[in-house]
Amino acid sequence: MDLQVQHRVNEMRASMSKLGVNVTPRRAKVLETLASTDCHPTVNEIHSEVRRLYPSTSLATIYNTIELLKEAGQVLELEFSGSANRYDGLRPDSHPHLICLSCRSVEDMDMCEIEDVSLDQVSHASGYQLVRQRTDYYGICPVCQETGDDSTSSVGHK
Amino acid sequence: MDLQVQHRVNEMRASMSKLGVNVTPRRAKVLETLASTDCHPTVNEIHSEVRRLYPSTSLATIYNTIELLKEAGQVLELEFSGSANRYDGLRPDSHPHLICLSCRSVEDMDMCEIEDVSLDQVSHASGYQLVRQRTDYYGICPVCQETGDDSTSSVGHK
DNA sequence: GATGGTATTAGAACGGTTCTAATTTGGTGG
DNA sequence: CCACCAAATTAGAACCGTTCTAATACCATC
Repeated sequence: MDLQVQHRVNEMRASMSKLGVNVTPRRAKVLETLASTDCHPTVNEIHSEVRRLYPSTSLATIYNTIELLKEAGQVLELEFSGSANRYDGLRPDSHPHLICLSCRSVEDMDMCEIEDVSLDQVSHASGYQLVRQRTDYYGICPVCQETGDDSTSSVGHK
Repeated sequence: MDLQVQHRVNEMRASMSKLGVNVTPRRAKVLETLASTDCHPTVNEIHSEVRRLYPSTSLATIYNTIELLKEAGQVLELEFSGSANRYDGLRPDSHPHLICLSCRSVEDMDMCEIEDVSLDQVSHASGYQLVRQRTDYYGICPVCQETGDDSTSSVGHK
């Protein structure tokens, strides 16, 4: 396993242990899967990956482990109503994403030139006790632009 | 009907007509419902409202009308995976929201002092052809803070 | 009054998530 | 080595919002 991945997995383990959560082999494999990709996998994708090592693993175990990871603040859940949720185990803090409407890819948006509005700022101005934020940019990714593969143009019309 | 509401409904009607969509009485009532509230209603809430006037109205009609409104760019859909989607018919353009984790209220976040990052800016920097964005701030609203009503503290623990 | 196209309905189907009850596992004390 | 207990895991049912489907109702036009 890559050193970076190993390091991230150790962080996650530590957080879970601090909560008194037992990191079983299956759970460890979930952590490793999350720490090994920046593709923001779905529960099903994680399930498939874990099954390669432990073929009898049920979906419930994945949902369970993710729930525990959320409680430990070690995974960011990106909810979608029309498709499966996506998970970011590399950067569990709130950060913006770019979402392709054609291929459904999700990637982190990291651009130094763009300054994020701080939670504190908005908390103060609104009177809310804010705990997290979510920012998504929706469009067509460079790859799908090239292939002219735009599934959105045929969606929603009878 | 309030003049403001009337005006907004007319805008929506015009957009739909331009698409060749027939604005039937039931559909009109959906528009009016959306134009009459800033509470970001769910499909069920709209359904209940429309039923007060047309008791036989089915859910499908609401979903249908909203689909047409989306095509006309006259409603903003806020998707949630864990609960029903919310709709904003007053301001169909992308704009940030404040979401209360306790009472599930959704309100527009309008603060002049906070400058939104422009789509163009991000499009240019990322190479995506962006069409919309979504920004949500999650926390506890002022009302729920007062009542100490924080349902999140009892969520997700066995 | 017949015709044809659109609107509407009720309910089935669907997909992702959550729940439930039964079973398995792994450690501890006897 | 075994009995016991708690935690982990499993399979599948339940759930819920949304979408789909096929049948029916409506309405303008002739």
